[in-house]
Amino acid sequence: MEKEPTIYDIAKLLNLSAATVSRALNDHPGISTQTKQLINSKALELGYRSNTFASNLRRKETRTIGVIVPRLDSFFIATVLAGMEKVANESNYNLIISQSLEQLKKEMANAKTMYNTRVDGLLVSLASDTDNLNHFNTFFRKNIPVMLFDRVMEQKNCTNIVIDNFKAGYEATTHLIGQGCRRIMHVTGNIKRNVYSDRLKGYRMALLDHGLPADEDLVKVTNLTRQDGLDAVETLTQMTQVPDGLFVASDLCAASCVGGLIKKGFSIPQDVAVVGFNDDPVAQLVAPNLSTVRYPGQEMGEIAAQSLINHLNGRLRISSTNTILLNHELIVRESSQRVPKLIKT
Amino acid sequence: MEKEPTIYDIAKLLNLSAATVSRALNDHPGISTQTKQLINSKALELGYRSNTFASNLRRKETRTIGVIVPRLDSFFIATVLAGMEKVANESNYNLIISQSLEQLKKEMANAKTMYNTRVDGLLVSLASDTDNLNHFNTFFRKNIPVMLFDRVMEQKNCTNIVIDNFKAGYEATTHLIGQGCRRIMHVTGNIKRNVYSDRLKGYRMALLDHGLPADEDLVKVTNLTRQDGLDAVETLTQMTQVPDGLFVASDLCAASCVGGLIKKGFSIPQDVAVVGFNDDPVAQLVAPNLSTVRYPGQEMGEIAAQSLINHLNGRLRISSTNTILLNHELIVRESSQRVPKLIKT
DNA sequence: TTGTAAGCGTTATCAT
DNA sequence: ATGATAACGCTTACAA
Repeated sequence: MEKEPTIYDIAKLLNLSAATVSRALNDHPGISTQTKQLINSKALELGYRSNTFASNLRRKETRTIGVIVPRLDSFFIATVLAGMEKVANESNYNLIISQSLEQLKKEMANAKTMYNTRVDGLLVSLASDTDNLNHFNTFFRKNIPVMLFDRVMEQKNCTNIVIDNFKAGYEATTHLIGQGCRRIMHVTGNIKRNVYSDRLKGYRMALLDHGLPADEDLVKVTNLTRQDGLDAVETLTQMTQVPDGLFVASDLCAASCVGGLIKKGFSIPQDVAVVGFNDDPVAQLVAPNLSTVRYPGQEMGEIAAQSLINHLNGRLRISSTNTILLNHELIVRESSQRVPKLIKT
Repeated sequence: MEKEPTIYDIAKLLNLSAATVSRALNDHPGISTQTKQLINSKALELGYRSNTFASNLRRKETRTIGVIVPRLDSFFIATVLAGMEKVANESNYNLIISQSLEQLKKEMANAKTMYNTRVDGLLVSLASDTDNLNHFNTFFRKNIPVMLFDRVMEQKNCTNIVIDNFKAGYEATTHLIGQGCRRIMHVTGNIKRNVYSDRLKGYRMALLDHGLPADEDLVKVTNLTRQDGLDAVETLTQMTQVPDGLFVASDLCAASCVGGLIKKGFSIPQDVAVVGFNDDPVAQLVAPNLSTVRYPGQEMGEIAAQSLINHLNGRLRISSTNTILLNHELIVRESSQRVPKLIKT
């Protein structure tokens, strides 16, 4: 390992002080353009790279953002991370990513690691069984910003970045009702999480508003896996009054339901109209194409990262925007469209 | 921001030297168990956390691994990252992840950032148009280990972690031939990349070995998007001699092909038997279920990270294992199974 | 516009 | 078994 050149080396070679070199490299206004050029070219020549540790040690900031997600192997999460990475990169921040695997315990461990790594801020989507934010107290105490996205929890210390899951659930259900469904089943995830409980509330409110009974047997709380989808179909088909609509809180699971229903001889959307959630790529790959709620993952990631960075730069007071609400969109495709669409000419 | 306690604070409070405290916290053998306990409990009491920058500055290592991937919003990549994250976390390494968006230019920029961040090592899956590794020369020169996974390039400086794409392509094609296919189309990605060129070679070799003609019109190089799948179907159906087999180098695209074919009235696998690649979740969500090649993403991530960490710890000489080959597995499902499987009793 | 010098928190080396 | 001290490379008052 050859020796790394430092600002002292550059300084010595140019008969300048290290301070001047440091300033020049940081584009400090009070350094003449001439010496700046001189220093920059010499730096290039030596293959100089700034030592982040020395710099961080001195500055007491890390330019690193911690991200904790429930899992990495989900398309939605990947999209969010892509957005975060893009923004962070543009602003010269690094991302440190870890997954909680849906467990509070692991989430606590991750938070601790992030704390010790001294991240400048934290972006978190909560594990499915997290029911308090005490493990972020160390951050709150030090005023290190923590922002929650997608799976959030109301808390005065945190900015939340979400879509209006209640409204989305309401719209999806209302759409099914509009297609003539009178008995709509809802398959969802752990209702500790806002994303699921809010969609459920929206579903219930829609039923209520349209004078449909709220049969509790029609609500199935699961882990939204492929198997859960097949199980839900089993439940559905064995009901005395078979549902004619199905609202599933995730596309992967919804796709699985569609497969199961078709295998059992149901036709979709005639017998059962189905709406999923997320607009996962799978929605357009299954037949019939899945109606769903589009969920701007990339944008959510970008906004989360940008908000955090703005906050770190003091450009935005966190308290002024405690919740950022992104738009969603109901996408009606074949799986729920009983009246054929008009064909464009 | 309250002041962070340092080893000096602990030292002063216990009437010890900072050196002793440092050693105790690092579990140095030459410190009495008694003082170690004393120091540890005091550290806990003060909420002390080690300052990584000071430590890194002194030690000249970062315990950070850089990862460059073509894109984050792919299920396969997400799986790989999950594996890497797991291993890195267990060994107290941090991951810094960035995406090249399939562009050499962005990959170069990422490499530069990683270099300036002084990552201890690099894990890279190449962008689709990368045709040389010159942008990693800075790493090679400093003997910073660079490992390539999945999309690799032969190079004496790098360890490669791959599956046998040639064999996988050969097996997939041979399977189709075994199902009676005589005219097999192959839809693949940029053949600059080993993953695609090797699968193509395997495809060709299989045709050759079974005495089938290698019609170049049957090979379609695309970006493997959903649209590319539909386009491929268009090409296929307009051929004078319509193919009876289809081998697609990615499940997402394959699923799209299946959808397109069915829409055009083909039955699968009777008219066209289809095999995809990757065992993406979509493979089991489309009807008919997609035959595919299982590709151990999580495992690949774990092995890549572990190998790199082993190398960094001097536990493994990089030159001794220049290529790590992981197992793959042809999964036969409905989309290519013409003879019905025997039913287990 | 540039220089001087102190200090960020650790760890390694040499002493004791 | 513990202590004193000098780096590590950078930034930033303060001075010139």
